[in-house]
Amino acid sequence: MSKRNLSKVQKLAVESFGKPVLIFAGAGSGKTRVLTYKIAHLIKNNLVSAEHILAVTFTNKAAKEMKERVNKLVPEKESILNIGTFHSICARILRKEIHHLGYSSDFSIFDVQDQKSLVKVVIESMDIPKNYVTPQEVRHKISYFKNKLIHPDEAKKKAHLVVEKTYADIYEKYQKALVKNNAVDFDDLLILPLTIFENHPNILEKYREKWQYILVDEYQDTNKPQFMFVKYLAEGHHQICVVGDDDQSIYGWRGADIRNILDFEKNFGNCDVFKLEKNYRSSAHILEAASSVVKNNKNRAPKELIPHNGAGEKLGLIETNDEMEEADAVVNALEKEIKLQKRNFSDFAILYRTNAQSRSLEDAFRRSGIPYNIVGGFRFYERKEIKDLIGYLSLIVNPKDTISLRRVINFPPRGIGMKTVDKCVIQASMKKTEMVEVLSLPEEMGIRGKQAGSLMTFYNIIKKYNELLPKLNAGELVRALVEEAGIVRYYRESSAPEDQERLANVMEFLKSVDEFMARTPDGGLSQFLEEVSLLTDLDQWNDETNRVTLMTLHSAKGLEFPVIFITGLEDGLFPLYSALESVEKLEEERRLFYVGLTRAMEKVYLMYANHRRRIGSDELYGMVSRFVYEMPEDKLEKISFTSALTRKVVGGRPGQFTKTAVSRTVVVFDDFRVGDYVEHAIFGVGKVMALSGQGENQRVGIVFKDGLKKKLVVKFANLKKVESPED
DNA sequence: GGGGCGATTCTTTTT
DNA sequence: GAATCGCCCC
Repeated sequence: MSKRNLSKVQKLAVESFGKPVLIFAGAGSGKTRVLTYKIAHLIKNNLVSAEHILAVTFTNKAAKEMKERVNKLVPEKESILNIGTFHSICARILRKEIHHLGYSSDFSIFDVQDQKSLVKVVIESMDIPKNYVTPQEVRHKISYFKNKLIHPDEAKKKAHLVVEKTYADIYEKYQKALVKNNAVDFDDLLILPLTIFENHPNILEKYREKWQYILVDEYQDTNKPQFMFVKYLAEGHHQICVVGDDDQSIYGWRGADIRNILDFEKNFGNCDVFKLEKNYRSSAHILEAASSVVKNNKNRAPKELIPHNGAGEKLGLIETNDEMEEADAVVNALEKEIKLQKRNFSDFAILYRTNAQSRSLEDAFRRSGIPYNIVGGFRFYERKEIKDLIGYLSLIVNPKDTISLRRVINFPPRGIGMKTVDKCVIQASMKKTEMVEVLSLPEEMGIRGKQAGSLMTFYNIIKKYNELLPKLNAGELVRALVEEAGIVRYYRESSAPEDQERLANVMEFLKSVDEFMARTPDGGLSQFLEEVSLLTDLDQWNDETNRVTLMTLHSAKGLEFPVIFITGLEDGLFPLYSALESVEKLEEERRLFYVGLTRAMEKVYLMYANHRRRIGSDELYGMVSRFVYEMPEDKLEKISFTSALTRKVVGGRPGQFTKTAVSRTVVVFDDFRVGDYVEHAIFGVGKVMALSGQGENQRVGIVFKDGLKKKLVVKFANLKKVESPED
């Protein structure tokens, strides 16, 4: 392994051994490089053997990248390395050990939707006044308790107000219901291993033996359960290395505690501390702007980012009237970058604070024909049709999962409504059996006729596939199931237009099962379900394709792009109103802005709109974000944008408005032919009459519609191709 | 008892 | 703009 491409301090961090290691790694300072080289260093020098190393990340994407990069340094070791997210590693532990807690290893993993459904069922069983609390807020509370490691008993003790008591009561019942359903929620994935470690020291010992060196990425984002997990494992040998940047802590609302990194030495004892302060990613102007913003935070470890690259361009600041114009301005600036700097679509990321903001941007991109990719928002695996399918599969694997049962018992519609389901619930609790079991005896509940038949049919399907589980592989089973349950037929016969898309998604899902089977030939259905429930949109995101990326600032963490647009820089949106109430929240917003800025390698565009419509009602923002004023003025360059919308009206008769035909952006210079119709921002639509020169120097002779003749350099003219001038 | 359709109510960020 | 809720009709 060559360490030549490491800086001095990077090298020291890589080689430090025998003490806990804390690495403060500023944005773009080569954090992943240090981590991967460190793993390679441990292996190559026989300090720790590969199978005894555990590396933990927050996202699957980060884990995947780390695996690939370690693999390049020590090729043959990839398969025995333990690199994964907190959630996936904990899930793996639970599959092996959860029987100690009274669950079976076929447990379901409940996502946010499932949690809400379960909370709802629990509330309904509890004699709580209607609408006193919503499942939504209760779910939130429960998650809050869990992130702080507050057990139901403790929550009950601490509760003073009546509402708080109600929350705590529901929490307690919810947790019992999870056990009954043989299900865990996302938070449990992290918490239950701790419980096992606490109750079974021999198991903890086993894992300490197994993982003798622990590396944690993005340590500033760990919450209490994650911290405890790491602490339990590292205690004893203290062979631990954490990397993080307190300035990039943006998950406080999820329980992340910045003190975990600031108090590392206190928790793990005498350690080596390294500060990676040299930034290899961004140009100096961007870094200075970012630094002067984050310096306004009080709660941070003092540090600098030292630019390695040149000054670069100033940050562009663009004001627009509303969100639609903002989207046009983004497209406009992006097209200019493509033409002048010869950039690819994949060089750009458009960032925003809330997912809802993607809509207007998406519209603008679609109109201008620029290929784009949206990360986040509604996820594939959260779509109704996919959740339904997963519901069937979960129920087949884990027949105790009543949330899935409720979800699919009447899908496709077979005439089983709430009343019938209620009867089954009552019957099951009276007979003290599982809910699935009572379905086969409808007459005992006084259910006859159509309903009775439907229950039997449903029961037989679940039973049959449950028995087929060991005999069929996941792919075969799912295919047979969608046919037999009538899912495919239901969508195929539906006349609703959205159902055709749903059918396509179901097919897509089948493909993903096949892919899984190809990857893990001996993988079972429950392993597939686990993988699926821990996948996120970012993991699907493919940076190979040449598309512009649209995503939230949160999703952008850990990524880099040559050009970054940060949109919606208005007080109330970014920072959000709700963040203005406390210093901590405002500082987190500021860090989020810092994260956004430091994603950029070469150019940043900052956008704000004077008006912005919110859902339905016309709520308006108006003030420029305070963060804009926290940057030195001499790093900013105001770029004026006048809406092209009003000028896009071409052709037709005077006084009459007609639309331009669908236009497409010119990407390559030699993209024009004689006879093409083009659109110019000022001169309007014209016809190409002559061509001269090549590549960057290409010129076009154009006759515009009112007879105006112009010879233009393509590079500067900002021309758009138009299919044909419509009347 | 079930299904369909209009009214109402939310939206921060995610494993 | 979507997702849930509640009402009303079959």
